[in-house]
Amino acid sequence: MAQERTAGLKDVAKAAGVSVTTVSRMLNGSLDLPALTKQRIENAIASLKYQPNPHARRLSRGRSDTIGLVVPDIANPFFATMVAAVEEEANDRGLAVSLYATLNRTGREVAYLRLIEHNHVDGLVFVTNHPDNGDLAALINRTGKVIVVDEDVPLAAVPKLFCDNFQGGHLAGRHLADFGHRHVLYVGGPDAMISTQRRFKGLREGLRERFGDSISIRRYSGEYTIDCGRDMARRFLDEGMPATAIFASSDEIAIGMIEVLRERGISIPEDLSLIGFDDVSPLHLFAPPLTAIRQPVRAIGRRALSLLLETNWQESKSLAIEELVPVEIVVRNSVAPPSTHNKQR
Amino acid sequence: MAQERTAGLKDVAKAAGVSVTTVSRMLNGSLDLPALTKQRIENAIASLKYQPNPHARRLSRGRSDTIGLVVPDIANPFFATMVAAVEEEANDRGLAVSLYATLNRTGREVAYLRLIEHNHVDGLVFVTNHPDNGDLAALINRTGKVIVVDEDVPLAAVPKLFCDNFQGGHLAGRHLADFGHRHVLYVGGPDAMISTQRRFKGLREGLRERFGDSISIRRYSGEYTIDCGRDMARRFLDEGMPATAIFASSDEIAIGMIEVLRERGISIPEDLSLIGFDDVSPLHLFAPPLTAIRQPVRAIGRRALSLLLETNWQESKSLAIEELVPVEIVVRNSVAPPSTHNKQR
DNA sequence: GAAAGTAAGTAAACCGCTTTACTAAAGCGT
DNA sequence: ACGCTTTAGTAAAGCGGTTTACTTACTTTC
Repeated sequence: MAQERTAGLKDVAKAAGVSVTTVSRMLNGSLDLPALTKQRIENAIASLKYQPNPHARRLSRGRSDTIGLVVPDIANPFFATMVAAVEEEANDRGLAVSLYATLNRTGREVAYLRLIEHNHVDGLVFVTNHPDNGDLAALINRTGKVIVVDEDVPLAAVPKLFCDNFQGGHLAGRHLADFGHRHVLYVGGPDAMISTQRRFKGLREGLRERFGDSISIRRYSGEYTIDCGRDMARRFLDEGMPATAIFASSDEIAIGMIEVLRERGISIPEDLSLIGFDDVSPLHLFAPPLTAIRQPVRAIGRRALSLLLETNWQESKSLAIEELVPVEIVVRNSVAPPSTHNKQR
Repeated sequence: MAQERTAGLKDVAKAAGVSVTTVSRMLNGSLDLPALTKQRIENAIASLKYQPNPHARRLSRGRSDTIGLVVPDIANPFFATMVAAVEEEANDRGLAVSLYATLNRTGREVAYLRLIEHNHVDGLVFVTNHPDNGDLAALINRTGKVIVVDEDVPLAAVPKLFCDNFQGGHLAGRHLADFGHRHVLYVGGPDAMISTQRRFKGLREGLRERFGDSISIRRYSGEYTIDCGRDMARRFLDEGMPATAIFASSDEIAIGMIEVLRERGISIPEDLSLIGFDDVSPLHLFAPPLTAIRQPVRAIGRRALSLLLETNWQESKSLAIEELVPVEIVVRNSVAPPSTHNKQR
């Protein structure tokens, strides 16, 4: 436990009988030396157990070899999975990850974005979860080196990576249509979010393709939380169950709804069909196993990092790119034909 | 996007007509100045939007105001929740968090532990998941400033923070006993881990208190994974279901077991009772809702950080402390009296 | 055998902040 | 009017690397 100050470049240089420059340059590959000298230096490094001081290096080089990862809430399984994927990819590339949770507070988002300006981190994978009034976008455009993931920050001119929300909605719509549902409730997150918008459009399209205009879609908006799911389920019941199927726009919303529906004795899928979105929770063990649109969360996380590193931040053309990752439907057992004793509309 | 080099201390000093020392010392509170000078400096800081360069500061101060968090797998909801709690607490204290996933590879664990030696991080919250042959402990003792959480590293002489595993096992045992179970299968993680050991002892104690020696406990050991849960369930079936109740030592094990048991048409709790451990997954929505011992994961995470910061790392007395956090039982619906058509033993 | 290369390094400035040790000037007590 | 304190600062040496520009000795080449 005695803090014997760790060996520095100087010590290595002395031990090897060369200058610091030589060691440093050899280590950084900007100088190649005769085998003998090289050997001496390597021996010195090994015997002194030298490891470069990261702070000094960062100060000198002006970069940190660290990327920042900003997410609303790490405990949420969706973000947790994404964090894991980003960390994994970063690790593979020799980068460290600094983790920041915003808990959806704009103040924190702003603070974390500023990290880039002082080279605290070399770039940011940024996931937000709530509408932006333009401030965030402005800051992002000013700082650069940000990848916006999962949910849009509309005016930000940086690469963006989303799952194919429209396709997801479409798959859900088609699946419900296949079972004969024309009266569907869509429970989304905040209306301003593209995920909510696009999934809705996809859903509508999916139903229309089968039934044309003889469909009715109700739309509730809220947040991507369990609480909100509960509220929406109560509202749905209070309004007399005006649909034969529900498309819940996240695992959390679905979970909250199931809780309440179950309490009230509504059985799925006999009385009501339900389809979810995300599929990162163990939905297959639920009662009933929940059919859902699955987001390839890990792939998104890994891709986010590679986008961050591979983007040419000089060329503005390459910046305003929106990349969509396809989703799939995982059919389980929560969708059945519409119940007949269900009063519609 | 134009990288106009950010203002440094020097610029502030010039603008305020004082020396860098003065500004620095004022900022660090080691000098108090007459209101007028102070004002000038503050104005300069504001108008130049000065923010200290963290790398320079870290190099100079020899610390990083960053703590490292090492966990086996971030995507696992248990660790994800812990990560969230640690991050939150760290943020409250003005510290950054560097996140490292080991995926249970010792090499990585070692690499991350070394981060401390070079002040890369000021301390480490360390969660491992597999037995240690002594190497890890040695390294931990050498580097210091590590808090071992959730699972022990036996020879490490640092503060440790676990949930009260014995108590958890005991609660489970008593609960099963209350329903009349005397023949119980315990499915743990690796035998070498204290979690597995202590939970087993608690279970045994809980059953014994009720039934004395007329009990039989089978014990399977594996890993805390879904896959292992599946395997153990198959083994249990292959062996002819030699118990009326199962105590599964993690959410993952329980999930894996449920999957297989359900496939084979075993119904819980009619045919077989099941009780889990952790309770961070949405077990209440499972079929049936799963009774489980709940770990206060967030509390553990927060406490880990406060231990890290509050420990006096000089006094070796304060180091070898093991702190236990109480757990609770969450009774749902997966335990019932033993089925009669279940062949025991 | 002189000019031009090349191999094998090196000195010193710099990154931006912290901190120790020191000074100049003003106050103030007698 | 002199020494002593206090106030209000400052110069300069780090922290531990990176990097640019340069030197010195040894080969070639013609």
